[in-house]
Amino acid sequence: MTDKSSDAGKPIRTAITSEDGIDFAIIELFFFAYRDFTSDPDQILADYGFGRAHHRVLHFVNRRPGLTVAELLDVLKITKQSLARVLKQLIDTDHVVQLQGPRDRRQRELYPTAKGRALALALARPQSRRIRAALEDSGAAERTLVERFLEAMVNPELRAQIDVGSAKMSGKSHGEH
Amino acid sequence: MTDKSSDAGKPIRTAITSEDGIDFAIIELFFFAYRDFTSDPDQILADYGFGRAHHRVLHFVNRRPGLTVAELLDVLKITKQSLARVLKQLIDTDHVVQLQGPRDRRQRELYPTAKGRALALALARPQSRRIRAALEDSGAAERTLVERFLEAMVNPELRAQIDVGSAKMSGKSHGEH
DNA sequence: GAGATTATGTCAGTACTATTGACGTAATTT
DNA sequence: AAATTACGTCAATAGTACTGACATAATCTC
Repeated sequence: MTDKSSDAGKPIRTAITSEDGIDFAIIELFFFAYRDFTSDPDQILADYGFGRAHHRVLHFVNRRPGLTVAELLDVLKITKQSLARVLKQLIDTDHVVQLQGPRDRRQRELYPTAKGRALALALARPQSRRIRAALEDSGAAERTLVERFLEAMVNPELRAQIDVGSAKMSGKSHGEH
Repeated sequence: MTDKSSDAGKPIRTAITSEDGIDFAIIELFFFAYRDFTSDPDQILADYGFGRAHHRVLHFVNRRPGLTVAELLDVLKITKQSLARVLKQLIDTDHVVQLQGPRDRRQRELYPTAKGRALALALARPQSRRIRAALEDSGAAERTLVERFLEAMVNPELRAQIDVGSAKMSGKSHGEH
């Protein structure tokens, strides 16, 4: 700002760079990578009249069968009103079933059906293929490094919910790290 | 339960695993990581009445000052109708200015103002901090590995648009397609 | 047992981002 | 002169999210 008041609306012609110590490279790569990563299942979902929200629900119901509605809301960090529409559609189309909780009959445990399991796999397949391709020349060490990086990008409070190892959340002590 | 025809809607009680050769660990980590990564700027954007779309436009206008509307549409992969509202708001609030293209007067070159530059930096700061924290114990080699992984996750056709290195896209040496 | 709390469902209204399709205008190309 | 291109805009629709309010049944607490 060499001028005082007149350059408020002046165009800046120089590109922003890593000057300010900001990691634009990874910020941008993350955007492109995630966009393309989600575009694969989006194609399939369109055939069912589903969207990404359905994918996420289906994913977690398959990863943690028997989780309750409240647990699902907590994992997804959305409101029950947002979940309602999506979950209802998945139930109506026989991808997910609800069972009354055995201990607490107010709870609804969510389980995939064979149909829901199959769709979850179909949606995950191209994503997994993409990951495999991206890691194709890499060994186990590189893979672990990518996993650690992604995990470290998650808010610390939420890391407990994730379990890279075995997808079992039923209160097991699976100490991988 | 062990019926054949009637178990179409039966609950599957076992968790999906990496059995089928599907990389659920990274699929899930990518979801959580990206969600939290975008949540940082979302907080700031809310103060301006902006959303993520504004962030993306602001980001690329700062990264490639002088890019045209068509180029921006191509990078973002959205329609001009989607861009219109967002871009108009950024222009109306003096974050972005349009200049008539020097060679082709139909074109509108987009530039950030000082205000737009400042906001772009403010939005990128927490994201960059998060990345730095995630890589804190890592060296340059690990950083490069993460960059390579993310780049490999992007659709090959689009990798040309990205430039990890220096963020300079100023040379309009691009073939027009 | 009465009352409070919890788990879930649902209705209504709103916001943001995206889409397709159509049409208009000015500038450039053929 | 005609066609094409770059951009802008109007209208309608979809998908995902939000807040707030209210209902019901089950469980917990005193």
